[in-house]
Amino acid sequence: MKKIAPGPDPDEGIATVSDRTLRTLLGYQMKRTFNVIQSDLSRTLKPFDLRMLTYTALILIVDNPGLRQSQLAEAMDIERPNLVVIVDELERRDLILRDRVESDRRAYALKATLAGRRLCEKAVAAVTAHEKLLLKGISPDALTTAMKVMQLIESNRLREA
Amino acid sequence: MKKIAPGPDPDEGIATVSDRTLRTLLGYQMKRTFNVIQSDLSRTLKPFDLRMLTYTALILIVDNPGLRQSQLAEAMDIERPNLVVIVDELERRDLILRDRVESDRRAYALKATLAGRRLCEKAVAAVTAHEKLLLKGISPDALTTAMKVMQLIESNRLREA
DNA sequence: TATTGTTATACTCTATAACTATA
DNA sequence: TATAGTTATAGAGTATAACAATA
Repeated sequence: MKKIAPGPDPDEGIATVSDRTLRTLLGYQMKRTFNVIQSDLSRTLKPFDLRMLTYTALILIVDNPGLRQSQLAEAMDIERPNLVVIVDELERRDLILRDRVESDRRAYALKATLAGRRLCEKAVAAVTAHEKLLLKGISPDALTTAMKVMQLIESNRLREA
Repeated sequence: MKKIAPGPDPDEGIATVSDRTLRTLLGYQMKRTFNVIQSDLSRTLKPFDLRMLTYTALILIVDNPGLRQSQLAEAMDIERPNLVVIVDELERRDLILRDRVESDRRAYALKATLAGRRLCEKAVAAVTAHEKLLLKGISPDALTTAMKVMQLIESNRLREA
């Protein structure tokens, strides 16, 4: 139980987050934890001039050559218009290319350049090392369970009302 | 393994998110899951004219009468300036009050009004019902483990570099 | 008609510095 | 001098409508 508020007498009573609050605020702990991961990631990626979104996009393009923008947007769970600036930035820095698809000239096949693959490897190594610290004291089993829980929540996503 | 990209021949090969990607992208699954919870929450709270932040603030004030703004900001893991508009909105709608603290006239003691407590109960009921759907198929043990993992990650937060 | 990528735009959330009034 | 709350502001992330080119 987390103590967050002093009672009427600052030196005495301490109010707490109620059990009710903890039970109902599924998003509460999740957001706090995500903030920790996000801010750690931002700091780790700063030397590479990457943010969480550009880092994620770069990894997915490196690992899935030929990916189209609409597929990448879906994989990253963001809207297509918001992906454009991310791909723009990676392309401007010559980390990826937009190749026209011959069979469908509306689409682009995204591919990482050699520079993109190299930066990706370095960034992944740095992030992996950092995450080891964040995951200290957590058993592999517990982590696996947590990942499964998150995947289940995602698969329970409600179809648009 | 998640299929996200068609190979050279759309009808044939399917690329996948590599094991490497899944291992290194701790934030990847977390963000997707958080998006699901967040967007479900937004939809659920719309009838009450609440957002995740105003909802969280309201619950914490209802459950911790006398809370000060700086404590609330810390509990919500947001900066003080960003809390001001949230508290403003709740106060404008007469869901909470800013009571001056006699012993420290710089601070406010936040308290929910009757209307605030009533709206809170209704919103919590709606959210709880929705979350039951999101958590379908997840055992209580697994959920507990997932929550513990998140708390451990949070406690491993690195001090500012 | 429908889809891919794009532009424009608006809204929310976040982060920082500087101010005021109290301590 | 330090702290609680505030203002102003800038930067990210997100969501929607509408467009051109192509299917």
